[in-house]
Amino acid sequence: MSMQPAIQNGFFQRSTARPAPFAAVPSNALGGQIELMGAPLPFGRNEEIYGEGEPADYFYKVVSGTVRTYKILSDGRRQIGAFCLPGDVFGLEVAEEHTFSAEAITDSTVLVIKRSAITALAARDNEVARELWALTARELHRAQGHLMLLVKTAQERVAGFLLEMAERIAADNEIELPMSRQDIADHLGLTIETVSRTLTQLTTVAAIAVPNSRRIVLRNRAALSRLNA
Amino acid sequence: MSMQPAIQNGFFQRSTARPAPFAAVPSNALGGQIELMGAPLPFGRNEEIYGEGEPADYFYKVVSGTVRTYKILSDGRRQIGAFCLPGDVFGLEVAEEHTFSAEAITDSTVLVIKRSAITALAARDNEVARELWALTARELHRAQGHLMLLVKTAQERVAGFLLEMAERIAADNEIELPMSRQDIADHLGLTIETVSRTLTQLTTVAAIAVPNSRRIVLRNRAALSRLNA
DNA sequence: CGACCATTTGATATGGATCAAGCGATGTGG
DNA sequence: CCACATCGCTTGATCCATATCAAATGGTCG
Repeated sequence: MSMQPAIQNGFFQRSTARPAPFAAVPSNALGGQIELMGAPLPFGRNEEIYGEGEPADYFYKVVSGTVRTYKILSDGRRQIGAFCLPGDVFGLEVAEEHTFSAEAITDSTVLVIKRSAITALAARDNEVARELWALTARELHRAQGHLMLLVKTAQERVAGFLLEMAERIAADNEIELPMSRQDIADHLGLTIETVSRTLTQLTTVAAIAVPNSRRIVLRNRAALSRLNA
Repeated sequence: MSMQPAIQNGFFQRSTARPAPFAAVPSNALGGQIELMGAPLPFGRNEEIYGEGEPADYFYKVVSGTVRTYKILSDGRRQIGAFCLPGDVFGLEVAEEHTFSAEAITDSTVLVIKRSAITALAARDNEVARELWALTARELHRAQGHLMLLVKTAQERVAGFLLEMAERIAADNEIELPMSRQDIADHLGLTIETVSRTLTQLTTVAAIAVPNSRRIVLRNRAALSRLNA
């Protein structure tokens, strides 16, 4: 997760005659130069950023706050695909349409970047192209991990979720959750009652503490990891 | 799914001075020129192609047969991530290691392509780079669809699975399944008993017919789609 | 024919969903 | 400043879909 210094290609510079090896260069393209192309936009709590099926004309990067991507099934159930934290890129599609909807969970600032600008740049700069690929691959990897969670028991899902969030936002074993129980439930394919009961169980066995509902203290990561199967 | 004619860039030709728009060109790079780079290898039924955690030095493309990618959880449960049919590319990683294992389900022929060759080519040819991106994005899209399946009921999962397989291999509403009930169960996060019972139910309501265990006839796609939520 | 393996079917158990209160924060108006 | 409404969360009671355990059936191959 350590940040590499931004690659100092000029903004519109073409790739050089002898290109760097495609896969070997740690890159920060969308984290470096390219964000100059985007405009930071504020979104209020629960505000929609884009809807499923809308044209994917923009890519997005969270500057501050938290975003959820989700789908609504025909019977009204909601499945949250991802929680996007500062630094995360979302809405990255090859297809013409967004496959999920996106909403701000908390008041958020999101960098909005014109897709055509990126893809045009990628056509010229193989470093940018590699970065697009890497970002998509990272998202694939995350989706695969999520998929593995969804075949587990409630305890395993919640433990896995907490460990993941801890990696992403923990300050010293303490997690400040930006999302509600309902969001967690819809992410893990559980009900809020089950999420709540599971947190209580984990508290009972001293794996965690819950000083208040949005704050979780990891007291025994080994125990959580064990549950994580 | 219709095949575009292979792009006729010379094998080692660099991208031209004025590159085509990155995202707009339908491409067949890994389906066209590049497969000349790979060697077709035969794998027997249940033979391992690669293991989770092994170095991802090769990409793979199914020529004939069927491949499963999977992970084994610590308690022995197996989760099948994907069934790969002829034409499908698998093992496409940005990271250095495979995140799943892969095995031939039936006797199969698989094109094995050196990763370094592709990524080196992609560094020079933005068309190849775009194709790598597109393939990964397609895989992401598939994983997201699978993820949505896993939060549904058994009937919905099985119906969704049958519809997906029908799209991929159906000849005239009849599916010849290359995989066992156990494979299906491990793909859908169910037990073989539940898969079997669900198929029986679907037969009872005349949505499908099962002339023999490996052959499924779709008798009422509308009913299946309705179940698919 | 008989052994083996995959699949189906049957009986029972159980984890998580559902239905239904209660509880504790937070905020609002009197 | 307090009463009360609201909202998010927890806890409790019951139900149900799917897992588990067990047996029967069927198809395949020596």
